[in-house]
Amino acid sequence: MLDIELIRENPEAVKAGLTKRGMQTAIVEEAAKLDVRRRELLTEVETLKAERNAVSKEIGVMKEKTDREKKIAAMRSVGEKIDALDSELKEVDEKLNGIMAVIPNIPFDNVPAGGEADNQVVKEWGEKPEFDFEAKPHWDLGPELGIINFDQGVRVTGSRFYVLSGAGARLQRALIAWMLDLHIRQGYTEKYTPFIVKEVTVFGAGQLPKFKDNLYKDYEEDLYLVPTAEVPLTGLHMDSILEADQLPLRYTAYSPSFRREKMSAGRDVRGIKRGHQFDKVEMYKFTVPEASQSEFESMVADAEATCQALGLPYRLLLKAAGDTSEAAHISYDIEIWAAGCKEWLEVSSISLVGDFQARRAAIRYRPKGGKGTAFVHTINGSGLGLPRTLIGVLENNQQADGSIVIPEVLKTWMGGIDVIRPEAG
RNA sequence: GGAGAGGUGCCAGAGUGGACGAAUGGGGCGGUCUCGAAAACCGUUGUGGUCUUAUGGGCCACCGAGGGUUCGAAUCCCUCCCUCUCCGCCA
Repeated sequence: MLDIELIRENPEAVKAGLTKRGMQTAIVEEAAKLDVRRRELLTEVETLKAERNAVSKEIGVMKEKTDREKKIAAMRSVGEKIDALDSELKEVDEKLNGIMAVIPNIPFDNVPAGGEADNQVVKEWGEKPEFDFEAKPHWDLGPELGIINFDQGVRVTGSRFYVLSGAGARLQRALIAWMLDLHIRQGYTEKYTPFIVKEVTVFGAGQLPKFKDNLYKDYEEDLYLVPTAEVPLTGLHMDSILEADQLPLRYTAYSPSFRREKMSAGRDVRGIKRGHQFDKVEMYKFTVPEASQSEFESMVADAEATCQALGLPYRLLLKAAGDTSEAAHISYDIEIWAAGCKEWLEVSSISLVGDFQARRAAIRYRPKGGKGTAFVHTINGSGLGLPRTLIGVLENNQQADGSIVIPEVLKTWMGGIDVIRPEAG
């Protein structure tokens, strides 16, 4: 959520941000109008309330009956006016909040304008593996090794579900454990959070209202399955005021992510690249505004280090405004090269959110030496999405006989397995 | 799931219709005292909104959440949420 004052004082900047994302700007005017109306109503209704408060106090100490009755009658009609204005105010408030909830964050100046096609590759790391045989995609490798079973996923649940088996399941678990340990060494505190959350929690992270159709919801309890650990992590400090010396808070969390993927029906249906349920290790930071840029950069480096340690060739993309998430000022994507399906796969998206989520979720802090409170800045990034990382590991480390060499860093968790062979499944 | 108790400021805890944004104690902050500290004493100490010729002030709102009654609600009524204790049941 943007600061309404920004719309009041610099609507052009807000419009420019929307334009950069390829959006219409009419809602800015609408918000500005509602804001003016809101304050008119406030002034009016608060004057009446002040009057009522003052007279009610008098009534409390009055002895004379007739006067007293007169004042009570007068206040009764003031009360009616207040009720009418209050309900109009409520309407205006709701409209304004509705609009404010869909105005995205303003992209930084260095974010390229445009959509997905305008994303800029800013860095490439590692060599794409060369094979002297035809590299197989994971949807062939997995079933052949007996470590990915698509049929069973469909049998149990439906399309876009799969089952990992034996060394495959273990490999994913190894990746999760290793990544968490890595992030702990990088200075993050591990969190285990609920995977089912309240609506306000989803709203706070900025996933609602926009992604309503992409979320799984328990209508009986009014709860949502998390689409990413970013949601519960943002929620950890909802409605609270942190002390400046507590910051920065750096968290890492493993969680499954549940997405209905209604918006990408028919896309990426093959393999495990895009499922309704996938695991992820997330990084998240709460910082003071002055530190958010450097904390953002170090998070990008932390995510890159994960790919590097696994020996996965990757490229770093600066996302264009239209492809940057609503909540973010700026985002980088990390895409790893998958040698079998021969494509770049997004395994991480790191976003500097500024105070956008903090304002929605009411996460504040007391600036040192300063007065009052201010909103914290938040930064989030995947410490890699699991299925796609798994794809990279499988496809890039395959050998002519169809076996997979386990990356060195994961061996501790693989119980002595250093090569996955068909019989290991 | 059943029965009961309760949710008030940073914490503890009072307040059952009017002078209560809220007693009292603790903590924090500032000060006096001191070579310094402790103790003691004095002062101060919430958040948000809005208005304002404004480094200050006015007003409004907030005592779990949302409604209602009333001239007036922390206080009365309704609904919901949460916590604790006991019983039952299932991981």
